[in-house]
Amino acid sequence: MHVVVAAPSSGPEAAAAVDVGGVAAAEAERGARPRWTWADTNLWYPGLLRAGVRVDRCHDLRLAHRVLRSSAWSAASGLAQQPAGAWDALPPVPAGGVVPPDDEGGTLFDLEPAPRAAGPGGADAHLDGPACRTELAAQLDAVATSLAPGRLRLLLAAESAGALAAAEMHRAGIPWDSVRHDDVLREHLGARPAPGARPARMDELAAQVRAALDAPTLNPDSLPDVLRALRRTGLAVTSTRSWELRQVDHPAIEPLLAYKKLSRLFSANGWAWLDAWVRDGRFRPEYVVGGVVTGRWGSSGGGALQVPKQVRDAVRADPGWVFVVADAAQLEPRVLAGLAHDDRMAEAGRGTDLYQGMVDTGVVESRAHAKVGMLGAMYGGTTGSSAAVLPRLARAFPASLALVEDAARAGERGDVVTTLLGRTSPRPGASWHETQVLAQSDDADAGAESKARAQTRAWGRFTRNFVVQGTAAEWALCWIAEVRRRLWDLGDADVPGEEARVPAPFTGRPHLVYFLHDELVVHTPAPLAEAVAAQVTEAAAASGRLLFGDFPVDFPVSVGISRSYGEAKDGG
DNA sequence: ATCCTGCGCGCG
DNA sequence: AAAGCGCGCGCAGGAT
Repeated sequence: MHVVVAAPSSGPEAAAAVDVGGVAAAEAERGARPRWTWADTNLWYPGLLRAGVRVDRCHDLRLAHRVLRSSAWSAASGLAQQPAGAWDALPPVPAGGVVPPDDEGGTLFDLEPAPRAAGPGGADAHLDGPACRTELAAQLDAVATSLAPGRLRLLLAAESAGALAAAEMHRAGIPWDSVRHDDVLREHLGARPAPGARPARMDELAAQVRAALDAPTLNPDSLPDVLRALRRTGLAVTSTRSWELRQVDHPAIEPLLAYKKLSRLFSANGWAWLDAWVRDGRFRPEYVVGGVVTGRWGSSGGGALQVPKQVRDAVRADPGWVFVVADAAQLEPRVLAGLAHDDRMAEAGRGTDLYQGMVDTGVVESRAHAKVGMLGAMYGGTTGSSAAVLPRLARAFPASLALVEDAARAGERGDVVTTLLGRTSPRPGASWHETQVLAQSDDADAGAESKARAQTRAWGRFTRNFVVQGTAAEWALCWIAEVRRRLWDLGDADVPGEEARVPAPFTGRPHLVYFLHDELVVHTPAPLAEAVAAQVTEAAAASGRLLFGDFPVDFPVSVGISRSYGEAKDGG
């Protein structure tokens, strides 16, 4: 059951003296299955991982607090009714935890929540054992008295499992080949320039742009500068967005687009990035669990969730190891089918390609139409070819389309919407309501009205998407939790003749190294790759059953195995 | 000097 | 084919 951890403070001393042996023993005890309950996973788990200890389950009070405070299903609970307090304002703890000053020190970590004096005026008194117990009791009550205890319990378990996985991925890091990355950069940009200078190839392109626009002092990095120069030569552009520039026929455009592309690579993932983020052959992203309103993860530092395709070839497995890259196929429309209990859409997704299934059943003429149409339905698109196929989709899949329409209407009224497991959208802010009121007053001009209308629709698009993206995030959390457990159960494998570069507790074991909304990457000893691929696939099906029970919607995954991430992803 | 905002683009 | 959702980041330029 819950083992409440006395978390005495968020200072370095908290992590210094973890009773590693006690935790390891409790984890190993047959049938014990402790659920470590702590204020913040990042406060405790990094220290345990550094000591080589993996835990199976936890309850992250901070994350659970956030969910339960805002869920419409637990709105009547004491937890939700009380004014904002210490748990609403916990300082962020970095993914690597807090580094202990040294090894000596007493045992601050107890299996029994020892009452601990926080010291006179201790700012972190709210984090001590008794406070954790009080908070846990309030959370369990909020769940038990909620409109759907089973679903909320699953959400909290999944969120906490995600926190464990995120800490583990940070610990393991993404294997990164700096030499290969440098090759990619030199391929595109030429030699590394001196500090502060631009690569020669970018300089050449800049010169071409200046010549073509007859603007010798043009700074290609300055948007106003570029826009002015383009308009001066008579081009009817309103911005410098690539897709708009591509419509235009002028000799300056090609070098300008090429410059922008290289500039992006150079500044976002160039040599400076490599120096800053890759150490000892690993990129260690900091994941922010629940960092997105919809429940998706965010990241901070290094742009972990935006690794461009260009440099993915630098992601290289250790010698004797490979990546298993798994991608959930058309996750969001499948989730929508499950949410809406839409038998016909589930039927279309019975194979491995839901969009192709829509073509095969005669709903739309091409896969591209199916895709753009569904994206439009889920995002609230109103123009172009997306809007053109919408009526056909509405006729074929009335249940799914009605679900997203209802979510949009709720948002337009200023109401909240809720995902399958209970995560609830935020309410629009005060200025949103002000604009609505203003537009309804007698002296409202046309401008105020159209502004209010645009804002109304925008919030409707947000809630429309929230139910789908948010439930997809829940599916993904369950998937991760399943994969994490199954990988551990696979055990380890000898990788002959190679020095272990994978840190404890994952030495010799397949482990997660990357997660991106509907895709995950496992780094595994090569001999276990096929077993990992099978588990990842089965875990996706298991996640579907956790969320949608007997409703027959499939969640196929495409799996690739390779030593290079880029190749595993598009090679197969 | 430092903070903030808008833009554009990378990812899903 | 080209606009609708969610993000993080770097840069330029204005505000402080």
